[in-house]
Amino acid sequence: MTTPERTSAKSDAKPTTTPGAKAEAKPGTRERIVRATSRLLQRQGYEGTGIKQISREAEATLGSVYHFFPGGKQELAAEAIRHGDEEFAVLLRAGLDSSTDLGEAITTCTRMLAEELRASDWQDGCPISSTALETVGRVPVIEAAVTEAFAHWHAIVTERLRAGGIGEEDARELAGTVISALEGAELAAQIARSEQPLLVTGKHLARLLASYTDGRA
Amino acid sequence: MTTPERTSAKSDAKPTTTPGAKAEAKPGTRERIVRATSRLLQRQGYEGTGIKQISREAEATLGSVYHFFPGGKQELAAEAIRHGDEEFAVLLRAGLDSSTDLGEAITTCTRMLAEELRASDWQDGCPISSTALETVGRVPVIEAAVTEAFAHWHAIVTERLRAGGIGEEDARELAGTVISALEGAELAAQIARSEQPLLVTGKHLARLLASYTDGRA
DNA sequence: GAATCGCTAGAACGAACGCTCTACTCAGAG
DNA sequence: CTCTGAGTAGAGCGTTCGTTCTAGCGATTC
Repeated sequence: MTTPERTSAKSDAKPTTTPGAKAEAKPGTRERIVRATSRLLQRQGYEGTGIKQISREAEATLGSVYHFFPGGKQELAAEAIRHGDEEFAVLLRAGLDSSTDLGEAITTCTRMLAEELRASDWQDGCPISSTALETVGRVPVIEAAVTEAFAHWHAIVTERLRAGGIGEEDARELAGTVISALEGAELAAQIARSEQPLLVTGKHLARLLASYTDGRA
Repeated sequence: MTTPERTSAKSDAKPTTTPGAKAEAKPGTRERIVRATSRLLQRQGYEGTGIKQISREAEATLGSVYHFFPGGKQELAAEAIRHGDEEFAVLLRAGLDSSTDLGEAITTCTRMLAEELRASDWQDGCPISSTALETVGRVPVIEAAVTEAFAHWHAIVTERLRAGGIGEEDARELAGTVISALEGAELAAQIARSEQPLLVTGKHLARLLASYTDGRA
């Protein structure tokens, strides 16, 4: 009775831009809304971000927001989490693939995160942690998107560690610690307004990984 | 002009209970308000927690809240952060002092955190991280309290590492990584609804610390 | 007994919240 | 031309927000 079929356009992958427009010309309304939501959630969290503020920043109207996301704020936030998921995954892959040496690959990740953080004046930390903490155990739709994001990142790191010569079981466990440490270090860096926590954590993670690869290989 | 002198009772340490009552009988209004705020901020974050909800949970009236915290929500939140700071510090000290072995001390910390988390049905993570993320760079009073809390915890861990035979510089750096990793692992555990991320991170931190103590001592 | 003071009590304010609703624009199909 | 349907536009709903305000309670002090 609640029109379960039309929860949103989801992954229709339709252009959404005015038909016939160039791919990267102007993002199209739906895309603009998702991007604005993602950035606002990252900076102000779920409860701190209003739908009207989103529509303002996205240069879309309230009507458009509810047109594309009939599920309201929760559905919109879940989609924004998926956007942030992919964003972080791209950075993670870029860093991890930057070197054949595992330690260097990890420290590159932390260096990239530190640079982004500084460039945003310590505002843009993890794109989903704030929303995740606020909604854990209370907004299932968002929780599901968050869980998937973590699993996604975990899989990326696990695969890289395996490729670096670490065994299946160890790789899975270490990947979890790597992501946790990055997450925590990013929070610490934001609070301290300093790149140091991220860079130091990178160094220690590299050392930890080395203790699994040295004497094996 | 804004009556800067009377921002609150602060650390008056007066009983606040009805005069003459036993120390632990019933916490007294101010204390009840701070405790309720701390728990609510931990679970729902800053923006997700309303002052009326706080007064309801604390079994105090709105008048009482503004009597004790004329600075409003911000001052109240800052005080609650300081409460959470001390709460976490107590657990940290208990865990770190539980063994003469550094690695065991750390894994005890993660085990304690995991137990608390499970006992609260994965609700009560770090008491300040949610609020910290929401207000970073936007609410100076709260930011200051958060910065102080991190510095406090950092000092506790640093001292323990030094006592465990790690040099000054290494101890300071490692303490930062330890706290970051705990913070991140707690978030991961909340999301996964599992003790595993915390326990695994404990194991890895112990191994990392061992790599600094072995071959030195 | 009157005055004082720390604290309780809750009605009321304007602003903002998430969301619903109707009206409108406009390109393409028949 | 009309018709259709995706998308735009924003007024307005009821609710809740943080805060202010006045009134009153009850114990202590003169």
